[in-house]
Amino acid sequence: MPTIYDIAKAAQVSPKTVSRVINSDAPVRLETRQQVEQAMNELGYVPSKAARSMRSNRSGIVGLITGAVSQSSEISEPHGLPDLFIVQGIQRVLADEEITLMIADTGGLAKRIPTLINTFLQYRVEGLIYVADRHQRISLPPLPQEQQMILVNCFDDQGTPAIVPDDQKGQHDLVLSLIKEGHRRIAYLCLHECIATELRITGYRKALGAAGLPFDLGLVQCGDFERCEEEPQLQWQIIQSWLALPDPPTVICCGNDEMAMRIYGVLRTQGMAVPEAISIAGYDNHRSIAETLYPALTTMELPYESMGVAAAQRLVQLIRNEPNETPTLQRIRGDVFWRSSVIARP
Amino acid sequence: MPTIYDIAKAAQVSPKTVSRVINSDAPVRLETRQQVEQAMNELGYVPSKAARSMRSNRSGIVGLITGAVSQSSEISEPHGLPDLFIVQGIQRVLADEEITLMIADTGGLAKRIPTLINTFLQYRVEGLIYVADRHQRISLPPLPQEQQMILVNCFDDQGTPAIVPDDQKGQHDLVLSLIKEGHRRIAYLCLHECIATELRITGYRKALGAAGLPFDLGLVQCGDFERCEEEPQLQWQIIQSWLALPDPPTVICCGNDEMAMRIYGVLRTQGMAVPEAISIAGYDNHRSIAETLYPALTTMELPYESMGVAAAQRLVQLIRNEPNETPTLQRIRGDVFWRSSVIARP
DNA sequence: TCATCTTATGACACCGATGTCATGACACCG
DNA sequence: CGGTGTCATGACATCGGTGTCATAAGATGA
Repeated sequence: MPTIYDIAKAAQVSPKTVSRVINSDAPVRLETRQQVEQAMNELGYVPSKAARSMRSNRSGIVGLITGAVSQSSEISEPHGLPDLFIVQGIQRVLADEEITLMIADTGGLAKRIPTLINTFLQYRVEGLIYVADRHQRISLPPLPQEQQMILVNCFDDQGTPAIVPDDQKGQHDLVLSLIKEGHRRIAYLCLHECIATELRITGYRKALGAAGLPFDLGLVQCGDFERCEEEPQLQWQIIQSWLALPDPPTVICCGNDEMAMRIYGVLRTQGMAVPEAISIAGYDNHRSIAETLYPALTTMELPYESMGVAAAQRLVQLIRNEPNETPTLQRIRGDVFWRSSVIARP
Repeated sequence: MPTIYDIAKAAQVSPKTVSRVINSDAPVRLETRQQVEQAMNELGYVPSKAARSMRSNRSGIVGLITGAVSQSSEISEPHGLPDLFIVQGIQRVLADEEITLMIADTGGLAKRIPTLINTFLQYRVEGLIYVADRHQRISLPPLPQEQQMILVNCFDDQGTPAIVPDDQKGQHDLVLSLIKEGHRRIAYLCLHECIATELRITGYRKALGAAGLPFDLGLVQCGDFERCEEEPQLQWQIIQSWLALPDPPTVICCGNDEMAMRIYGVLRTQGMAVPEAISIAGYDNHRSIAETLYPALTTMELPYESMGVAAAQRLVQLIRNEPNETPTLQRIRGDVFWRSSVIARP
């Protein structure tokens, strides 16, 4: 691979002049510039980032740590929307800023994190991003003073800037939409206990309250049985108990789109049509499910891509030392995606 | 960030001695080593990859180009198994080899590829990997002589080493499994015309031939209507025409798991039970669908992770200049995943 | 006791770019 | 005509490591 010295020799100028042509940071005579450019083309010159970043102390690299890439190979794990979409949003913003993204994967093992961070520090990354596979509280090893860092889909106690989904608002908006379409009895088949579930139940409750509807504890049940053999039976039992109520629900909100997909199967096996017999709503807007299911699934978006965009933008601000007044914990809202699994009620 | 010079000063030795401690490539007196190590810990020393790779001419980086990360944001595109799983396999192998992976994303725009390659060349990557979103023939811009490169899920005419799924063998094995379970009339609702479809139809045909069963052209239909509004109706028409045959199929093979998922919906809407009325098989082993569907879907694995592993291993061989006798085009086989959407026939 | 070898360490150049400063050729102005 | 300013270019040092060679101290052997 040729260097500026090779180019300089070929164009019969000094290396510094070649550098000036590359960076156009000082005037160069037109004729000289053309000679240099010709030499670069002929020799196929590509500048060395290593040499550059050594001199300028700016690597142009941002490091991203995630468990996403290998997470889903664990068959037993409940997998929601792949945090891949977060990476997507991040990529888009960074590409525009001409920043290169290095992605490292924990492979599900948290103990690898320090090693991965160390590798990134060796490359002198200008920023670090940690992406969690679900909304959670985390604790990362300490970093060098000046190292910029941002958390996505998680938060810590050290005041590190963090981007999380607004789960409460999300479930709230979804339930409110259902109410607007005339539903009064709304069942909620939620996920196992976790931060998202807590927030969403609060949102569900507040939406009912805002519409003047009573909160019926019996209509909220955990429908997440970790995909055990009997899951369909257990879910059907819950639904049956709801249907036996004097005032049965007209719609079931599911903890995520995968659960909604399984509920489709359970209901139909029992001869119940979706949405004619009962409406179904999901959560995540996991497109390959929500759009593909027949009928297509009404669901609340888990705004992973927007979260990625927000994270990258904020990190760029931090790197550039631009002032920003964003709170440490930044909640991102999603939209309701209205499809045909929910019908209006009179 | 401290340098070896800072460490050298603190430990009262020369920079070169610090280097020797770091690399253990020459004997250092125990006492001296301890002084140096103490200084490194106290100052929080992290070696600079930029400086290292400049001197050694080895970056320790492999670049990967994919459209995967942002592909699926295009709503209209037919999306099968995300090639993310390929990246997964690659990551795992490279992490073991202490190679850092840089991922760049075309965002679906092929014209960005030369720019991305150029960025990688600036980092002096030791190898390049191009991952396509579906099995296809491609053509990439020329690279510098010595630059190692490998194609995954695609191939070219220049003899670049390539890793592709063995689509023919895959469909062949799936159909053979169905035949073993007693099915004699096997319908195939395939994807639109593409390399994978061609190969799979060949596999389907050969499997029938091997079992002495006739190939009935009428049982092979394209069931991929690009998710237009009328897709369910059109699919139902095809299925109806099959059911009206004097000797109707007992199982339908679908072009991928997503199609199978939609067929579940179509059949059930028409009051047909899966698998009691008719069995269904998919393709891809797209777990979040195949395992989540109720009943779970029998399907042929699209061995993306294995392909990733094979690609990374082969690239490492190329980088290390190890001899290998693998053919340019390496086909990777998957397994049949037998679940409950297919029942045995007497 | 002296030549030879091994061990432990340092001086110095180099990888490929860029920042600083110097220099020579002109143009402009009073 | 001499002083000042701009343009175009080059010499040299520097970023943070590592390869090469030199060197001093101690061990070994004839």
